Amino acid sequence: MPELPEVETYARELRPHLVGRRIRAVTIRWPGVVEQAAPADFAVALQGQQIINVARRGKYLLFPLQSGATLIVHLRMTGNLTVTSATDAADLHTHIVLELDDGRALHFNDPRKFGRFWLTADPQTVVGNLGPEPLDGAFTAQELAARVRKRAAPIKAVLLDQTVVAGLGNIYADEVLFAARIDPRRPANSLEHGEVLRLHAAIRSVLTEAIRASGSSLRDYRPPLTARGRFQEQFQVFRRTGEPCRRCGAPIERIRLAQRSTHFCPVCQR
DNA sequence: ACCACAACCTGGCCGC
DNA sequence: TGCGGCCAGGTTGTGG
Repeated sequence: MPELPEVETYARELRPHLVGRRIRAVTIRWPGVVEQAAPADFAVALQGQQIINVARRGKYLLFPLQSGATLIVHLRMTGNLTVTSATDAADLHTHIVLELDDGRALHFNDPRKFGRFWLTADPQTVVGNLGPEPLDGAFTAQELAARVRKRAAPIKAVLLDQTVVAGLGNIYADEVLFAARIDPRRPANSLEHGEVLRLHAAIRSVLTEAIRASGSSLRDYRPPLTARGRFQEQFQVFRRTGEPCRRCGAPIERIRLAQRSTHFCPVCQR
């Protein structure tokens, strides 16, 4: 479900509730969530730990702990984290419960069971393959150009590759390509210099605006505190098949690309 | 290096 | 109502 803006919203909203809290107890209701470690070892290592920060890298949430280890969470398609009051019971799809020392709990909820938890001394073993953070000052148009130049695949597929740039998913890849006015089917290495500059600017502006709107709420995503993300109200192409392009009026088209639904304006995006 | 496809899972929606 | 088919914001692995 969540892409960079949604995960960033989670980090910002969870941070004030979790930093400084100690994990009093760990309940694993569906062990498939836990990667790398045996679930029992995971629970034991987590218990009693104080959370010292809530951070984000790409679409991953990172919770550095006092022990020096880091709890890492990926929500995948339908994963969800909620700070609940003590009386809130786990429901059918609550797979992990972390009881906190203030009487509340952090619930991980995921109907599709795709989301994953890691507990590791070295976060690089989990997030080490990610490409640059698109909103970091170090992510320049030159760096994007160097990465895009090496790939012959359609630019949409390349934007979805987390080792190229971290954090774009199906929504924001489509929205970014519309903003840059680039046809999603274009071979990445065919982009001209000016187009790469537009793409770089579009990645940063679309993601920044989406974070400002607390992300996009379609079906499942719901920020922990904010009622809903609002960026879906600003979609230019995503799930607007057949509706008029807001720029030129032509009907938005939908195709299948890289096994994903892809939405674009056939007139504005060349 | 790239692509197609399957797998991981469940639920919502649509048409019949 | 019920059922089959299709779709879904992600990632990983296999095989060609």
